[in-house]
Amino acid sequence: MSEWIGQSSEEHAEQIERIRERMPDEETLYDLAELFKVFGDTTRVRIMCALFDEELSVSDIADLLGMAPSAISHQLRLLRAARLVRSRRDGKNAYYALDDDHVRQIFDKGLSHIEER
Amino acid sequence: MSEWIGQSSEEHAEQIERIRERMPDEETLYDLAELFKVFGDTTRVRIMCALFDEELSVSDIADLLGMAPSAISHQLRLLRAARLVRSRRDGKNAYYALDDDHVRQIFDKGLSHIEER
DNA sequence: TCATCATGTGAACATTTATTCATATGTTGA
DNA sequence: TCAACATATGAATAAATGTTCACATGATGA
Repeated sequence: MSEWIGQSSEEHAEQIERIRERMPDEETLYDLAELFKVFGDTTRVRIMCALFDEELSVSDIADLLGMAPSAISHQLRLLRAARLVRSRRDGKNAYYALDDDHVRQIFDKGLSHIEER
Repeated sequence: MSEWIGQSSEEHAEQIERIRERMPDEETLYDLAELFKVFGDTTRVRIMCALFDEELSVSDIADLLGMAPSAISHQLRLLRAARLVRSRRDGKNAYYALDDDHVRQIFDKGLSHIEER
């Protein structure tokens, strides 16, 4: 049980208790981790980046990334489940686009971090 | 090769080429995915959340999360490698804190997304 | 110096996960 | 209806990853 300099054992226990109280509930933390897990894959990052400004079909994305359409489709399913992309069918093609602006915002913050220093 | 309504094959090829040109380089996309991978684990999310407002020792965090100090230490190493937390040694204890404000910003954007709807 | 406590680390194990392959579904034009 | 194409999906395989365990390292106070 570590203590701060000049902090009694009771004060420390109270500090820990305060932190415990202000932590979001487990479900929220789980959902948050699940969301970031979706961002944590190179293929999905590349897909989201391709969709940054315009909608694209599955085969467009597959060509762009040099990957099998099947692999892209699997990943798009995960992105859609996380509500990061939405899809629209037009004839034989399915067009995907970013679902809301959060993706772009999270991307920007992530870029700021890795570009720092 | 899918096409937009009213878009010729050449126009479509040019569109794809424009996207390819404005995509960040592979290294950046890889680093971005690696960064979000660190956010994509419940334990690490809980750790970052605990450190949101104040620094804590390894055993504080272990107590708070009800986990083995060893497990926490392993995860803190990943967080530090990603420059998301920094550490300070004080006697027997090692105190960890968020390294910069990006963590909080990315957290907030993630929360906005999952809380929507 | 030695015992004790806090933290760090390497190996092993179990679980998760991304891609591939084969195949199914759905759509168009003939 | 049938052939051709785009997309979706299930199973299998290989790779990545989180936790545990045992132990090492580092720091304190006696």
